Amino acid sequence: MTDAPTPRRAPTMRDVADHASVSPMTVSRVLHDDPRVSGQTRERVLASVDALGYRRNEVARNLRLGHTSGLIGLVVTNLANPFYSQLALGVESVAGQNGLKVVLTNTDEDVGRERRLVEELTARRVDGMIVVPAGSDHSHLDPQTPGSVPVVLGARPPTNLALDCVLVDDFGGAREATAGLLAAGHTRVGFLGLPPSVWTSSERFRGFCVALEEAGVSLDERYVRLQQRTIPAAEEAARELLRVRRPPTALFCANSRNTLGAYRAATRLGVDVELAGFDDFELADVLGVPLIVAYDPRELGRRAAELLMERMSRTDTEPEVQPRRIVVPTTVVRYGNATR
Amino acid sequence: MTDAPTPRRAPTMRDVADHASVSPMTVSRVLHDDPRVSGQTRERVLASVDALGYRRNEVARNLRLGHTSGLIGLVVTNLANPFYSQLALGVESVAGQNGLKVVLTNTDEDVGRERRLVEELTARRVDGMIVVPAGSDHSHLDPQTPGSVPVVLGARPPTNLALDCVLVDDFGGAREATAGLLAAGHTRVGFLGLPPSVWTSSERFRGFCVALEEAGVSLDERYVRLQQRTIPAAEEAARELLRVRRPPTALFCANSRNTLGAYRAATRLGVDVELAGFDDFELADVLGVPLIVAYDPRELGRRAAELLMERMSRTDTEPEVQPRRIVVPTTVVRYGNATR
DNA sequence: CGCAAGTGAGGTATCGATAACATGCCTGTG
DNA sequence: CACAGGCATGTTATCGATACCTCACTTGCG
Repeated sequence: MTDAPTPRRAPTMRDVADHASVSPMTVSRVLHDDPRVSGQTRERVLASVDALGYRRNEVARNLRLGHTSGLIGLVVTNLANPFYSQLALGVESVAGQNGLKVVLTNTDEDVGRERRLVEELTARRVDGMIVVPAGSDHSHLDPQTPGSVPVVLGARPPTNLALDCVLVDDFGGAREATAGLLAAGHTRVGFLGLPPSVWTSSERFRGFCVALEEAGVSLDERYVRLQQRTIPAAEEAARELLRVRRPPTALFCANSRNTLGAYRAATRLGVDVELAGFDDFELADVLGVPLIVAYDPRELGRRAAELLMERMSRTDTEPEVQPRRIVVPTTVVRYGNATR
Repeated sequence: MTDAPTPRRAPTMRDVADHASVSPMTVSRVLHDDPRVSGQTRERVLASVDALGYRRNEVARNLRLGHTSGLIGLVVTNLANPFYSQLALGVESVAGQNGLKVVLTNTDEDVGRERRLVEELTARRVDGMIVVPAGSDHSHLDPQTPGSVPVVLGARPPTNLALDCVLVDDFGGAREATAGLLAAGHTRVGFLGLPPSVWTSSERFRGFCVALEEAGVSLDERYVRLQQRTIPAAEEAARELLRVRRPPTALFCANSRNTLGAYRAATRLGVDVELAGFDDFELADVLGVPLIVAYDPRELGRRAAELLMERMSRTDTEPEVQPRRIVVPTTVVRYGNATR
């Protein structure tokens, strides 16, 4: 007497219609609160909907209605990095507020994979995409391509394309923090960073160099290391810097992994070196890293999503809008030493 | 002479067919590498595909082919928590390997929101879902419901439902770490945790209590605080514990926020108290927290996704499989004090 | 009492892609 | 020279939902 053991297939509108002895059209009307349905019929249909556990198939619906999937794609390079998961969080929150869902994908910094993912998301007819591009070839993101969807770039600017993007003030933050070190009297300042082929890294390095220049301090290449992607690598690089003949008395670290590596190296070598670093992280205050360039990656995600929403709502008939570039500001935080 | 200024609408298969002067069917065949198409026609079709920038509409395709969207839903309670972003990472990696994409949603621990999200994802016909349930009412996840999709629960077990789930060994980890503190000679051990209404918290607390019992130490409620969800709250609670008349000489912290709060309180009060905590975190070694219950949230995500893949591939005709419960083990890590 | 306006519900075509079936053409062979 | 058979392509129906049009029946008013 109970239900079938395996009620697998999802009931369709036709099932409901049959069950209520009406046409599918009437079911559709009831579900749309169309006033042209009699109260009695409405009741009967709703009862059937309930009895069968019917749920409208959004896929079919969207196909029929025009091309809107209610999904936006998010393509990031490395989800393991808290920066990107925070960014995803920001995107999700704005998308959610707008009734959209986020399809999350990870490229692992692989340009080929990125290309494929963008392709697939487009084929899936997402309503828009936020992409943190892995490389500097952005040809697959060209908004001129026929079936393309609105795209906003995150954290890195477009190359040769008219795309919106949201950036961090990498240059300004690095410059200000470096200036802070110089103002404290340091003249031998080292730099730990990522390869400058990554745009953000290059900007941070540029900020560092400009700060030196403005202070009349010349850049010493022996104090520069640009290849550390992991904490252990950063620690090793910092060790090397701290063991040259006249070692730097301060280090600017271009991201949190380099900061942590430098902190470990300094702690383990028992060397007194002042640190400044890009990216805030939990416990920065406890460790007593004096200068941290802080910003909110969630804000980056939110702004990117907002920009995308705006692009998406724009109809083709409206005048073309110039691509916009939003720069999220950074704050230099001065943490006292927790141990006093 | 150049392309139209706004080449908006995505070209359809019919457009390609017209452009190549063939029927849509032929285009479909070419796209499927069907050998029954002459080389010449194939060339022509491919040229048209290229010329128009055609991309197959996956939505329409999936609708026609049967009910598989190539998407799986991920519903978590709080993406801001690194635990869940790591979990998401694990899910994404396994999904990606299986050609699936992940729709990421956040409930903010709101049961109503969770209900709605599950509903929407189902309506969207995701192929499966991984859910970290916010509350203990799981009625909306009942696999008996007609149109429901396979569900795997993450981090928390199902209530009254036959659902697969992947858990952390909360009990075992807490017990082992607490036992470690007791073995080191502590008899006054405090507990900092979350409200026991959350399953994981209650399990960790249970592990703590069992360890005490096994060591013949009686539980002192004055040493227990179960309401701290943030680092500041945890710090405050720890301060209180450390200022009672005969304060605990060791603290077991049920998650990383409590551990960090306790660490801060201890540092700032200048009190010497031994810490043990659930959840590993960056710098735990540097801080010298002696005992950390570590596990990999990504592994949790991976296992959950694997379980889901298995469920999804199961056809209705195969015999029913008992719901499975996978427990991801924890490791108690002993960090020496970094400063020696 | 007759006809127009109004009301509730069904029929058909469509979104884009595709499986199953159907058709037309060319070649080979008795 | 006619017809069987294979090969390349076109037609039709379908997935689930819905916009638009049509139709049957009721009601109102002159």
